Amino acid sequence: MKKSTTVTQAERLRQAIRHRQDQEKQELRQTILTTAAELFLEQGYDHFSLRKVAERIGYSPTTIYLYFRDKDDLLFTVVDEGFKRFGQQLAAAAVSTADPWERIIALGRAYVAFGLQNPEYYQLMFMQRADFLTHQPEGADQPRLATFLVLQHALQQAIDAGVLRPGDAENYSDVLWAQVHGMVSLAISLPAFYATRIQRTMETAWQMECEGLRRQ
Amino acid sequence: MKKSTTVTQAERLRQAIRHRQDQEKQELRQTILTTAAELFLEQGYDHFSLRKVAERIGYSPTTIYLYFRDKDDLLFTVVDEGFKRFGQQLAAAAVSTADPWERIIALGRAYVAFGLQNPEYYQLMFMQRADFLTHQPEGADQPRLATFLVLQHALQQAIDAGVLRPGDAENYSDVLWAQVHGMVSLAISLPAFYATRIQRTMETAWQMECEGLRRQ
DNA sequence: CTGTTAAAATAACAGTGTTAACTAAAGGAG
DNA sequence: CTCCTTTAGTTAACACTGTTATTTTAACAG
Repeated sequence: MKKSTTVTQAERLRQAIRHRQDQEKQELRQTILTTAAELFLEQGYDHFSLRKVAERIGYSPTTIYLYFRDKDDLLFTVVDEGFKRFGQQLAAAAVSTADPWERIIALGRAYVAFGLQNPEYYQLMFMQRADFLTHQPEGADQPRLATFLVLQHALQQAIDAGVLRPGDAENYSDVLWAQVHGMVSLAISLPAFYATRIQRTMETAWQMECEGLRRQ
Repeated sequence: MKKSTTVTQAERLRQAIRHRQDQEKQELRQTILTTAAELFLEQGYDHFSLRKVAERIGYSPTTIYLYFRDKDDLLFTVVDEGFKRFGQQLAAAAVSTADPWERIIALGRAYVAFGLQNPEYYQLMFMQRADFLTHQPEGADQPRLATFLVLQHALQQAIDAGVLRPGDAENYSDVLWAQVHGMVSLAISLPAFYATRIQRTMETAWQMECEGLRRQ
């Protein structure tokens, strides 16, 4: 009896120790991650380096390799945060209205808004390292690309509701995605595309889509 | 008399020598340039390096600095070739038909075709180093961005001809440019956008533009 | 033949990502 | 408490990168 309780005590201690150690590991990992994100947002993709991250957190450069496979792994984990936020904002837009057509417009606006408000993330996700798009994160079951299926779903709903002309939702989705992605990436790249101009572009694009997609 | 002729002879020789030297300089510059383009197309932006170029042409790395200011300068000069070809193909599409509406469609097709046929160049010009877009080349009088004014001109012509609804050509141009740029860059980035899918996307997009822009 | 000029090469610097080997400290077992 | 094992972290090193200052080399000019 006594022996079995002491054994469980020892086991509990062991477990508690492991728990604390794991927590500490997770904490340092998180510190690396947030510092990396900070540095990336500050200095951009080209001037982002592991050694700078290491210096800022006060560890040797090689320590990072105890928590991330390599630079790409760290960077991808950083950008994963961007994907999450993007997905949340799109999802929020999708439920913001019950009207199928309004939902599509809301999604488009949310897409462009994210791109313009997080240009560094957007650039990394879609322009500099577009391979991240197809790269599936470790734990998750679905590839990052699935984030953008909300648009396709919204289009399917609109088709089913008879709001849009009959057609392939994926096909419609591709067209709209290309439209918003094009607007965002041009706006990010070209200073000429200042706020009011991109705004006008959006309005005209929505109107065109309206004419081209909506059932008359 | 005699003295003056000998003087002119010497001057001629001097000039001839300078001419040959200049030619040799230009030749080596061209060799660097073509080798750089070759290596860039082979290995891509990330694995492109001055030292590899130097090794391939059999000169020391620092020699390149006698012909180009720095890596960016070389790379930009390489990409300039891409801009020229792009401009030519767009110009060719613009004169391929007399019909204003057909011209717009032809420009769109030419744009996408260039992007899909020269993905490395397109990626460098618009995705990895979009700053090149606004960067004006040394000798030229107009910035590289002017390459894409042909689309705006075509739209203005179509508006003037009464083929399109009255509106701002720049605004229309922005929408169409974003559409084709979005299609190309998504197609380049995502293996999922295989040839037939991008083809379908284009057709639907043209149709939408047709409905949205054309005068009914 | 000598002095000048320009091209090219060497050496070096300050960075980069990454790997192998080593140190030090903490946990577990006797 | 001591010995052993594990492991987090560091140091040293490698193979690169772009770039600058210095030095060699060779061709031309007088």
